[in-house]
Order: sequence, then structure tokens, then C-alpha cells
Amino acid sequence: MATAATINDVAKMAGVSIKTVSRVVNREPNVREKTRDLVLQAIQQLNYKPSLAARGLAGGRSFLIGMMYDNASDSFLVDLQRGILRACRERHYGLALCPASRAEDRTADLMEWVVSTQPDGIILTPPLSDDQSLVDRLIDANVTFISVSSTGTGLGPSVLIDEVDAARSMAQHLIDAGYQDIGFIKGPADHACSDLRFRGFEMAMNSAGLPVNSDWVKVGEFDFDSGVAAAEQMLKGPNRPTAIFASNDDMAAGVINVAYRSGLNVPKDLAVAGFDDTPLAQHFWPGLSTVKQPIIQIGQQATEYLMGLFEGPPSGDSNEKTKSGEQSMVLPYELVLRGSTGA
Amino acid sequence: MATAATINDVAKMAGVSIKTVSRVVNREPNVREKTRDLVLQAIQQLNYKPSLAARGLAGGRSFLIGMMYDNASDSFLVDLQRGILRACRERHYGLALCPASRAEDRTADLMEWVVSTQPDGIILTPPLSDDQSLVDRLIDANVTFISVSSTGTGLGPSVLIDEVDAARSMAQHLIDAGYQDIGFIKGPADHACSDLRFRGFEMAMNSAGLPVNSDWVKVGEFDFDSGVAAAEQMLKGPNRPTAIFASNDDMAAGVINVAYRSGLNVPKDLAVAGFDDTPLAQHFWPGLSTVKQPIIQIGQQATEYLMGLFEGPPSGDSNEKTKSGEQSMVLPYELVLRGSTGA
DNA sequence: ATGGTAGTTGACAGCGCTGTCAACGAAGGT
DNA sequence: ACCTTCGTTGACAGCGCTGTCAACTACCAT
Repeated sequence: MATAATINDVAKMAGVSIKTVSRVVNREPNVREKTRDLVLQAIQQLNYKPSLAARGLAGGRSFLIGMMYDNASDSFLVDLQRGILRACRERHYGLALCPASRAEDRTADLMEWVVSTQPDGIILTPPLSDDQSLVDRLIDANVTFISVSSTGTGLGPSVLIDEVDAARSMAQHLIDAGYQDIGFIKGPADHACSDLRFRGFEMAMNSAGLPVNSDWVKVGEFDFDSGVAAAEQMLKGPNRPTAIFASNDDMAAGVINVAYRSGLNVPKDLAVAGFDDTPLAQHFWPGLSTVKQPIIQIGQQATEYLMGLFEGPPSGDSNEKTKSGEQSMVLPYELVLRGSTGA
Repeated sequence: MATAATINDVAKMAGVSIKTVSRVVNREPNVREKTRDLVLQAIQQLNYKPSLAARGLAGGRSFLIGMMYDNASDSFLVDLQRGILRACRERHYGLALCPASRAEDRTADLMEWVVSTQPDGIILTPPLSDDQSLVDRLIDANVTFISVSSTGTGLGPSVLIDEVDAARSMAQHLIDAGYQDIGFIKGPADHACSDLRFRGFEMAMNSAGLPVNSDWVKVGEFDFDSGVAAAEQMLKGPNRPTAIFASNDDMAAGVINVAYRSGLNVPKDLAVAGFDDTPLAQHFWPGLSTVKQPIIQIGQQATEYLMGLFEGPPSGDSNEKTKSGEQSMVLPYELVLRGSTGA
């Protein structure tokens, strides 16, 4: 194995002590600019990369960002990872994955992982970010965390889009396109976004003076099969909606599937809208109108914000109270209109 | 942060030296059974987890498995991660992700990551596993690696399915279903499996006495758009195939998309088969017939095999020559037949 | 000149663990 | 009785880095 240069080599080359190299690497203040340049030059020449292990051991940190997830869609996970990795790379952090287990005591399992991995910060994805018991334990354990794509209602900082407005906006699009009998498929109750998306739908309907028919509001599990089930119920009778807004793409795909099997033309007989812009949405025929969240960006920003939380102000006297503040960053969503709503 | 127990606590509790605890943790030989039990008990009670950082620093290893990938499909990545993590968890290893950059000198970038991360072993996914220059550099650097889902022709050990037979088998299914005019969409040349899958297709056609029409053999990029392009070419004229075997699902989805837009009924006017069993394949209507690779298992087995390579025999006198041997493990594939081929 | 302050640097201990080596007792051969 | 061998255990150094603290250098005010 091509053995990497150590801090000693750099120090010798730059003619300073290893401590000074350490200062430069960690962007500590109070290093003369000339000295810093010397060190940086040596680092460049030797292609020096600090050892995570040694830094972690000595500094009591792990230089690891933990990503906890459960049951999320593949594309969401991969995109989020992309964003996180992008932020990690710059600061020489690593990413540690923690898929939630299927065990009955999920929280205990996750906490064990936290204790054994000791990540410096954790990124929580839905539905974990909406899990009060988990969040409580994390706060107890004094672990810095941030949640993505989730409300953050009293559950620490988060990076997300305005779910209500996004859903409202998509519903408005359906209404503008002339659809009036619109059904809705909600997500599972343990996802905070389920309610928000429904609320946005209601807002658009109300402001257009359209009724929300409770027969046309179903609850799904964010997966294909539950979309099929919900659609079958809504579409079986003669009194059926002319458009269905599913609160994620997988369920919308299920709706389109049912439409095909029932001989309904999309969008002529039935318009379908989704949420998330998964690859699925692009590959269907007709293409699925959906809401695109900037997942990669969300991952990156969340990571950067998270790092800010525990790197904190250099002169920080462990003023930990601010940690679970209600900060949240709202990123812009994008309405992606394709054939399934008549575009 | 709930601070974890250290090796010292365990040693004190068991009434032995920390070295003995270390021996037990590392499954080293020459520890009396009674002593081992004492230590194990203490470990249990204190819920002790060794610190990766300290182990790595002291032992010159990182306890990290690297996963290098480039441009793979989301579901493939996530499933592979699942398998790898499963294997890692047991042995207290971590997983470090290394997405290939878009830079022109990809190999250099990847090697820099290797040097800075120092993973104990690397899992290579296609098309990286077929990249001779990368593999050469890895061997030079004396890094242990294994490739998954790739031929392993002289490029180190690998875990895979019998691609040729899988493709042959799917083609045979089309032939058995009565299709004779069968088109094929190959993958890009830098994926070793592209040739193998085509070879399997040829084998089935030849042994059934059917001609392989070169107008009906196109090369795609393993993505949706190239599937669309290939299908458009094959289907535009009057002399068109009655079935198309795309060598992955994304391209098959493109074919189905074109069929819809051309008013062709799948499978009546055109049968379509894919390869990979991505979620896409299940969600299309009709469902896409495809070949399912046991990705999770592949990931797990590859990881376990990889660990065996560098943990090696306890009495190993650095006999590194065996490292780049031609070992490969072949796992069973599964033919998943759905509506797109008339099931 | 003298003292005070802030900016800059290095010596040194030690993070939690593993590798090396030496110490010890038990078992076996002479 | 002796020496040898082997299995078992612990003392100790040190992995590459950071935190602490002390030293040293300006530089200003007195």
C-alpha cells in the first residue's frame, strides 16, 4: 500500500513543529500568513492527508457524519448520499451509514449504533426525523443532529422544502388544467409530510371553491402497492375522480398502473400527479407530473449546517443550549409537469 | 454524549490486562477458555465496543471497507450497500463510499481517495471493475480488492452471476413463447457484461436455428434514453422485430415507452425483456420480464470474502502472491417473468 | 527603560488500542 | 533432578494526531 505522508514529514519539510501543521490543517486562528503558506505548500507537495483515525483518537471526535435512514426510496437515499458526500469531501469527513433495523426496539438499536460509531453529527431522514422517542434519546445523549425533508416541529433543526406550498401548487396546476373532481392519496401517518401535503391540497381546493370528497381521499404507505389499492377503490365505481394527486411517485405509479388495466387513458380519462420526481416518474409513459425536491442540495446544506453546529465558534465555551434550536432552512422546490396531467 | 466503555474498564472488571481483552476481541488464539469467558462477560455487561479509530491507529488498519462505484443505478447501489453493511456489522467494520468523479483523470482521483482513506479492502462495481488501468494501480498499491457483478477476467477475484447463461435463458424464454424475430440492445463496451449478455443471446438464437439480424442489434448506454433511441431505430420501418431483449431494465423501459407512443401493444405486438429487476420493472404495466441478480447477497458474500483475503491465516507470513488470484464465486440468478413477454 | 498585552510557536502528554517481547508455569523428554 | 518447549499472560512502546500550557516575540503604553 502506497503509504501516505504523515504530519511529521510535512512539519520537517516546512521547517515548523507538527503542532503548527495541525493548526493550519484545522484552520485555527493565530498562524502567521507566511507560515501558513509554507505549510500549505508542503502539504501540497507531499499530498498529505491527515489520518482520520489519529485525528479522531486524539481529538475525541470521529470525523464521521452519520446518516440514519429507514425504508426510504433508493433514489432519495442515493441522492442524499451524494449531497452529504460532497460536503464531507471538502472538510475531510467520512460518511457512516445506519440503516434502521427491523427489530422491534428500533430506537435502542439505533442508539447502540450511535454509541459504537460515535459520529460527530447525525443526519436524520424521514420517518426517523419525525420519531419523537428517537429524537429524545439523541438529545439526551447530547448528539448533534439535523433532519432533512421533515417538518422539524420542535425536533431540532432541519433542511426542507415548503411541503404545503409545493402540494398546493401542484393541486393548483390540476385545477388550472380544468380538473375539478380530484382525489388524493395521503402518505402514512408516521411521516410528518403526509399531513403537510394534504393540507396544501386542501388549501388549493378550498381557495378554488372545490369540495374535497372524502371518498376520494385514501391513505397509502408511500409504496407502489398501496397506490394500486387506493386507486382501485377510487376508480371502481361509476362516480370516480378525473384526477388523482398521489403524495409520492411510487403511489402515483400504482395509480397509472390501475388506469392502464382499467382501460383508462392518462391523462384524458384520468390525470395523475405525484411527488418526489423519482426516476420512475421520468420513465413512465406518459411522463408523471411531480414535485422535485433538490435532494442533493438538501443533503449538502444539511451536512454543512450540521458541521457548523459542532465545530461551533472557535472560542466556544460549550454553550450547548443553542443546539436543539428551531432553525430550519427552506429550499425551493420545482414543479415538473409532464404528460400525466395533460401537458 | 453517552461515553462508551474503554478497554481499560473491561480489563479491570475481568481482572486481566488490557492486552488479554484485546486478544479476546480479535479472536486471537492462545487465550484460556475460562479467561475468554470472563472477558466476554465483562464486555457484555459494559456493552463495550472497541474504538475503530484507536484500533486503526495502533494496528495500522482502518477497519473500513471501501465501495467504489460510478454511474450505477440507484437500486443496485442501495442493495449492494445493504449486503455490504450486513457483513460489516458482524465484524465491526465501517463502510466508506467512493463515488467516481467526473474528472478526466478518474483513476488518479480514485487512487487519491484510496491513499487518504486507507480502506482495508475495496469492493469494485462495474464498470470500474472492468477498468484495467484502475485495477493495475490498485495492485501496484498493494490494496486488496474484489469486484462484483463483473467477469473477473484476470482482474482479481469477483462475485457474480453467470451472465451468459442468464441472458441465454431469457432469450430461450422468448423463443419458447413463440417469438422468432428478436432484437437485442447491448450495453456500453466498457462494461464487460455487455458482451457476455449478448453472447448468451446469440447462443440461444443459434441453438434454436434462428438468425441474429444485425439491424436489430443496437448498442445502448444502459440508460432510459438510449433504450428509447435504439427502439425507435428498430421499430420505425415495416420490417421490425416482434420482441426486443434489452440488456438492462432502464433500456427496456425505454423500449416499452416507444412501444406505447407508437401504439404497439406490449406484449401482443412487441414482447420486451430486460435485465436487473429494478423497481421500475415491477411497476410498469405490463410488468417487465427480467433477470434478477441477488445483489444483496452478492454484496454480503463479496465483503466476507474480501475480509478473508486481508485477515488471512493468523500465521500468515505476508504471502501476498495469492492475492490477485482468479477466484470467483458464482451465485444463482433468477428469471422473473411478467407480462411484457406474454406471461 | 519597564511592564503589559496580544499574536505566534513548540514541547509534551496522552487519546485507546495493538505489536513486540519477555515472564511465568505446566508438560514432556532426558 | 535438569533442560526444553509450549501455552498463556502482562509490561511497555508507540501509532498520528490534538489539547494544554508555557515560551518567545513583537508592539504599545507608561
